[in-house]
Parts: sequence; structure tokens; C-alpha cells
Amino acid sequence: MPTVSSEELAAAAGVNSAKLRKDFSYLGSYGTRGVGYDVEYLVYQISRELGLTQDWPVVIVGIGNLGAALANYGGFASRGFRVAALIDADPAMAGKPVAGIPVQHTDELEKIIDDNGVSIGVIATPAGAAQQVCERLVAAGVTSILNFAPTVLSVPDGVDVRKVDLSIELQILAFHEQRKAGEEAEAQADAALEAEAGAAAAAAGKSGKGPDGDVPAVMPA
Amino acid sequence: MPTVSSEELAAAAGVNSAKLRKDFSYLGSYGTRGVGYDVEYLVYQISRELGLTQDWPVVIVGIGNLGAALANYGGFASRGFRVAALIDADPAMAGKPVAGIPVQHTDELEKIIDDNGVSIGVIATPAGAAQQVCERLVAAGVTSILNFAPTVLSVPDGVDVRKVDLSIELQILAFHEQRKAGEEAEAQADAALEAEAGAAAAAAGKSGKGPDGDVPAVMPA
DNA sequence: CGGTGTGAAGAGCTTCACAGCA
DNA sequence: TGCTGTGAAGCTCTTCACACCG
Repeated sequence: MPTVSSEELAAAAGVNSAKLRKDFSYLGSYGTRGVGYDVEYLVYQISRELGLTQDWPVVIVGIGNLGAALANYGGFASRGFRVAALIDADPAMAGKPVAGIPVQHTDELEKIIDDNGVSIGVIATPAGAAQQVCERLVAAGVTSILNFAPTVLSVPDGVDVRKVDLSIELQILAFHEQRKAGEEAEAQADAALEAEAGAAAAAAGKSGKGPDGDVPAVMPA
Repeated sequence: MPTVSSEELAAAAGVNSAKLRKDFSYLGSYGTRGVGYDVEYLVYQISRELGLTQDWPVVIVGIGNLGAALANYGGFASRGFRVAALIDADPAMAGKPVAGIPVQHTDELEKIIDDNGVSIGVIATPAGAAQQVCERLVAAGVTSILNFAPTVLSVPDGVDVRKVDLSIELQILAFHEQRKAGEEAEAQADAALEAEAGAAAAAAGKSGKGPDGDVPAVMPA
């Protein structure tokens, strides 16, 4: 299939075809009237725009189950990410290969960041260690952090943090599940609450908010 | 701190105080003019609305690194989720405890779902096994699925699927990182592309889209 | 013809600003 | 007086509908 129409793409992505055409149009006119979009060319243009044509070295700190799962995750390589190093505080882990990469001790953190020109760090440590790791990463020159630890990180301006909460998607499913079961439903407003819900419980915690608003910065403990 | 103002909550959550008050108002009038919101009462009301006061039994299928990480994740219990069972296809895993719960073999899947009244399933299997597991879960009565496998699941109407792509947040960070580095920047449009980007490559794959639009249903391989 | 690119209309969400109540 | 609750204004994002072109 060398070419594809906005209608087909829209159906595959689950959106309206007009929206898709309009979005594409912001990148330029990559389609051909009466024909559609050349798949290969389109993929290249979008990849370039999203930064997938670049190589991004990342380090993963905290090689427990989650860190190991991330290290083994095939999706990274295909999106232009290269796992430059795995770092763990446990000396017993040092040298042990995970996903073919030997784990290095936290002592080496600054050197690793520097040697590899790493600007993106992934934190998969327990909650207690996350803030400290974060500070060391930032001090060493990392400017984007993906946080899997269940804690809110505070970072200086200019550093982006995105927090991944493995249970939030479950919570959304449960929310809809509850709706299926009963009630008459007050519809949209509640979704908005998700972002705010935690603040009541936390009532503190400088946010370190991500660049977009689509991931709640604060969630209940 | 028994009471809190919309201004404080808004600052903590990183939103505008008017928005927060408006959102809360959809749930009812739980604040007191001139005073603020009673924290305990507010937390309860929001918890109830989000379904956190219910107990949701879930099963996790696929006990590799990721499945184990999920089983150990503390955030579930505090949000009303109870891991009813861990299921894996590897007979060698059967009986082995993970996070204090013995792993059961896939053969038991239907019985487990039925016995525990499970309506939410988590898939953490390799991509190849996911669709088949999904079908068995649905056939057994599961109506909400959280999919960590890097594949698009197709499901019948009435079943909600949410796909968690561990690399998508990294991709968003890289996108912004790229922007920091250079360019003049065409701003908003590109974010929208994230949801559609994969469709060009996939150009197939019935979507099984989640209840909200905020998680892309299709992503590049 | 068929399908893109896009101005204009429409819908939904956010913010303002202030009446009203403890 | 202080802060909530909310109509109305403003803004952004989505959808429509069609001119235009291969």
C-alpha cells in the first residue's frame, strides 16, 4: 500500500478525517489531491517532526522489576532511544547484565551522564530515593526526566518532568466500569477532577509539572 | 489543616482556581463561603465520585518483569484495587509467589475470573500472546482491559481497552527536548499528531479505543 | 472524479468577575 | 471580610463543507 487516504488513516486512529487533514496541514502539504498521502514520505515527515530521526541516549536509574522491564522494552530502540546505561544503588547488582547491558553503580552516575551526553533520565527507583536521584541527574546535566516512582519530584525551571502513574489508567477504567454498572451519570466534569483530586490529600508538594497539561502532576498517595 | 481554599488547591495542582471551583461545583456544593473546603469531607466526596471507595478485584496476566512490577506496585491497594490473581503461561512459574501471591497457570484463567467476579484485567504478556489472552478474558466476563503489551487489541463493543505505552512519555520528553535545543517552533499542532502518527505505519488494526480520547489507540511499531 | 487543504461555523472548555453567603 | 458558586465572555479545538487540483 504505497498511498493512503485521510479517511483510512482517520478510521485507523479513531478520529475524524477532517481533524487529521487539518493536523497534517500544520506540518505542510504532504498529500496529493485526488490520491492521498504517500505512506513512506508521510512517515518520514512525521518522524522528523516528532524527533524520532534523532538518537536519544537515556539512562535508567533503579534496576528493580520495573527498571528491568524498561530495559527490555523493545519499543525504545524503534523510537530512537538508546539505553546508554543502567544504574542501581545496590553494589550487588553492579556488573550484572540486564537486557544485555551491565548495571553500573550509582557512584558512576555523573560520569556516565557526562561521557554519553545524556539529556534524558528515567527514574524507576523506590519513592524514597527518587528526589535524590533526580537532583543528581539534574546537577549532572539531564534536562528531561521520566519519573515512574510514586512521588512528586521538584525540579528547577527549565527541567521537564513527566510522571507515569501505573495505576492511573486502572483508575480510569474503574471509573467507567462504575458508570457502566449504574447511576444516571454526571458526565464530563469528573474527568477534570482526576488532575485535581490529589491536591486535597497532598495539599503541599511543589509540582515540577510537565510541559503539557495532560498528565496530572499530583495524585493521591 | 482541616480546611483548604480553592486558591491553595489550584496552586498545588497547577491550575486556575476558577476552574477548580467550577469543576468541584459539578459534584455539588461541598465548600463553605468565606472558609474553603473541609479537606476530609472533600476527599471523601471525590473518592466516592471516582469509584475509589469500591473494591475492584483485578487479575494480572503475564508475570514477567513488568507483571511483577505491577504486582508489587503499592499504588493499587490505596486506590481500591485488589490483585485477585497473577496468571502466567509458564508452568514453571505456577505456585511461585510474587508479591506474596502465588502465580497460577493460564489454564485456570476462566475459573479465576468467575470465582472472584473480576471485571478488570491487566495484560502484561509479550505482544504475541496479548490478543489471545484478551479474548479469553473477555469471554470469561472481563469488561475493562489495561494493555501494557505493545500491540493493538481488538475487542467487542462494550469492552473498554486502555493501552499503556511505556515509551510514549519518553517520546514526548524527547519532542520537547528537541524544541529546547533549536528551531523556531510550530507550536500546538504537533502534539495532536502523536495520536495519528502510528496510523500511517500501521494502516490497519481495528482500534478498540478507550473511553476517552486522551490515550492514542495506535502507535508506531 | 476523488481526495486534499482550509476558511468559517460550531462546540466545548477556560477564565473572568461578581453576587451571595458564612 | 473572605471565599465559594456560577452566569457570561473569551478562547481553543473540532467539525463542516467546499474550492481547488492531480
